[in-house]
Amino acid sequence: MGKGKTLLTYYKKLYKRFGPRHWWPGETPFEVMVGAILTQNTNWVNVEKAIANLKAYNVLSPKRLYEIDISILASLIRPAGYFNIKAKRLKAFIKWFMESYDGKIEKLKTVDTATLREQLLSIKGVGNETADSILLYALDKPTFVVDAYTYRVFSRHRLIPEETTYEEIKDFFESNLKRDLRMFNEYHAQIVEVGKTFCRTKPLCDKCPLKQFLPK
DNA sequence: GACCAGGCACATC
DNA sequence: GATGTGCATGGT
Repeated sequence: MGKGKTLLTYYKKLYKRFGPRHWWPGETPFEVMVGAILTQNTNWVNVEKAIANLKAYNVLSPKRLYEIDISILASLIRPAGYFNIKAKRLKAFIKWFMESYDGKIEKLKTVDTATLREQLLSIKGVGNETADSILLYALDKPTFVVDAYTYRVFSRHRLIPEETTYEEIKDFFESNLKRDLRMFNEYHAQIVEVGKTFCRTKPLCDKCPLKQFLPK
């Protein structure tokens, strides 16, 4: 079976098992971008608490976050963990967003994906996964998001080598699948779901929907 | 109490 | 280039 067909088979299997995941869980594109930074190496439940604080203090907007004192910001996002470093990262992101794009999503969307990705990566605190999450889930750019689960699931299935890089995994998906926004969005969410449920550090493969594809 | 979570930057060799 | 480390809360 070709790799493209294999990846599509996996996708269909996951979708059938888990159904649509409705990602990203954010009310607005801006909230999605903020969430992408807050969720770095952090459970989403904790991120929700931090976002709730930002809403409660009415500061979840580009302008308010641009103006807010960084120590106050840190205290509001405390539940998300790493709150000092994340406050700094959020500030760096917001500074770029405000000073280059007036804090306007529409302006961001007019820029081509590759250029935008480079700009995002140049911000201290925005790495590969955060950049791609923002591109895909906030800006509707068809780019494949790779994360720890993607690596864990697909290396366990021997579809990617154990020694690999973010870019190589991303390219594996993008060059073997049709560049489809809706599917890229859903596929990553499905991978997270199967990873969380069946492919943690201790593999729980016996009930995994992808069990039949596991190499012997 | 240990372990983990939808990373990232930076120090050191 | 590769390996190690700090960052931190809250759920299981």
